[in-house]
Amino acid sequence: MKKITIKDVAARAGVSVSAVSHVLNGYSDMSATTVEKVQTAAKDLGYVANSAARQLSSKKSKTIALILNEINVARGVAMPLEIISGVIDYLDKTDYEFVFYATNTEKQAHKTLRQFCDEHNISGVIIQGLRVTDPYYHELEHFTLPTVAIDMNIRNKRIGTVSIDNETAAFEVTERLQASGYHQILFVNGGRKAAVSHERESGYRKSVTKPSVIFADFREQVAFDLIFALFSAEKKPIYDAIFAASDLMAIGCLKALKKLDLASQIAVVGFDDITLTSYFTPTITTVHQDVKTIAESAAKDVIEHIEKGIIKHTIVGYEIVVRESAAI
Amino acid sequence: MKKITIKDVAARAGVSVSAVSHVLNGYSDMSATTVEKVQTAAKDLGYVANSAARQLSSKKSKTIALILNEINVARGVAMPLEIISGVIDYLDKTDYEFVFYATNTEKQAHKTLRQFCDEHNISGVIIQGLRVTDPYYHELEHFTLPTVAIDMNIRNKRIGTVSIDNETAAFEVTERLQASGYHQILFVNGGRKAAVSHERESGYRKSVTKPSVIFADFREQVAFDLIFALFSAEKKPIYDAIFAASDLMAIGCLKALKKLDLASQIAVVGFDDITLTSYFTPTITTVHQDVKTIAESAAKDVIEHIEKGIIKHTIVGYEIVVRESAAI
DNA sequence: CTGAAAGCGCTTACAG
DNA sequence: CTGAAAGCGCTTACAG
Repeated sequence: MKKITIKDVAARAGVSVSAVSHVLNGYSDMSATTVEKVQTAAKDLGYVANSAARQLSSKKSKTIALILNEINVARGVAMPLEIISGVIDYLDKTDYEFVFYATNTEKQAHKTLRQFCDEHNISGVIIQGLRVTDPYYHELEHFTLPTVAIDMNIRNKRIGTVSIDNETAAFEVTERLQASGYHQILFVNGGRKAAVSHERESGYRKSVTKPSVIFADFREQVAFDLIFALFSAEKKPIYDAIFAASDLMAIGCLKALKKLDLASQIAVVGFDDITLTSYFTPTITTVHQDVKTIAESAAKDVIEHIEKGIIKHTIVGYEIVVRESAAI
Repeated sequence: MKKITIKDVAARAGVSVSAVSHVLNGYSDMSATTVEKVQTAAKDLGYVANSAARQLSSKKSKTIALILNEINVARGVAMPLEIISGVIDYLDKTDYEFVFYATNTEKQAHKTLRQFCDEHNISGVIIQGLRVTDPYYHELEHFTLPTVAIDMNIRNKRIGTVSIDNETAAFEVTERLQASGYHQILFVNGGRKAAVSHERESGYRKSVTKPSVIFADFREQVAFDLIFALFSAEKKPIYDAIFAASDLMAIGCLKALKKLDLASQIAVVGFDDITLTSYFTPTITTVHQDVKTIAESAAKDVIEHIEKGIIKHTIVGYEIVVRESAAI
């Protein structure tokens, strides 16, 4: 089964290769008969242009790279998948191609972002999951290709961003906890390598007078251990509520509290609204962010950057979802 | 920031373009000094070969396409993500490129698999999630490119396959239920469009004498409704156990049973071992399949097909994980 | 409105 | 061991 090329189409239509190219790329100055002949020939043959050849010959490629860092750190967190499908769904409506690239710290050391983009003729990138210590994070500070970063803050005016307003969301959660009578709120943060952690903590700090922050590395088990140790200590902690920077850590906290039979006394709030939150017992009060919308906005924004040079900083709405773990 | 090409490397190294190409592609018949010069020049310039050009000029491309159908049907099911990272992890150790393509019934109607592969110079494909009614499913019956299908049965000797032994696993679960004293087992199947459902049901049927099968379309809510209706009917059903063909449906069943306060009396077993199973109350007894291993095997097998012409039908091990919902 | 021709950045026989 | 040249399948000025 030989691949069929533009020459085959030209031969069957009885026109030149350039005529075929013109027609298929929608140039308007073609006679109706030529258009007709080319289109039926292409259809009969099931012709599809070879993308490598098209990229090579054409100056401007039309491909957006979605670059996700460390996609499989935590089981049960489907965020990468939602980003992927959000971006794909948006790009499907355009004539941009989608390319997916999963990276990690090691790969970043082998090949720069720039190199990757040159290699694959990338015209725009959407990137997520970088920690401030990652090589690409630094590279982005001087990066010139149209780029949109999800959930990240880059010191580079030319990088677009999309995320919810993490600080305000965290502030609002903390305020509502206090309005509901909780005044000793422990903040369980992940770590400060992720921009979002920093912002969430900052929102919390803006609301309370005497902040207490501990770090659980975004891991359920670490959160469990920390909370279990804290609440089983001889000197009981004063906290009446826990606000965790991620749902998985909130689950860790709740498991510890359940084991100590304290789950009904301490309010727990998570962040992200992963699927688990509504299946866990108790169901978990959390901040819902619509990842699909975030991803689609990112796709929309890179294309706008590419085509119109507009750099956007998009804030997507969030929603506090009240469930059993905290009535706020 | 101009892209740097092979010419730039040649110029800087003071050799011809072909010499650069030879060195960078590891041809052995180059003088040590040339190799040296080329390598430092390439390194200094941060040169990476343009993949489009490479693909065009070279006969054989080295890219594997992972094609996933309907990736975002069910929240909480991270299987597509595990397949993606399994395939990527394996390919990273080879010199094959990874290309990801998410499809659905509509896209399949617009562009054939063959067209997609020609367009992108694909040398091998890994495919998952097709239903027997999908256009690509039919196309695969006469497909000639090296292909490995995950969890699918294609009537085409040339298509490799990877999956667990679904029939045996289902048989074993049913046997163990009976050995544990459950003799009225209801099988909640998804639908027969997926090969796995068919096999799982068949394993169940091999074990029981009087099979009872209902269909819940792989959906939690449908399973819930069905079970709730069944067990709240005037005439109580005789079932003492439910075996669902997917964990999500098992959860739907358990939610219905919990609502009717029957969860402790009826054993429930799921299938797949998604993350939710260990967080739900009760935790769910299920058949664990190691998706990562399945994905890696698929990658390994396509490459073996491409390079040695060997077509494999790989069976990956499964494990019955006993949790609270059924002590078997 | 249409075609011949150059060129995109590589790889690969082929000479030497 | 090394280089000149053809060619991969397209697109895009450029003539006409």
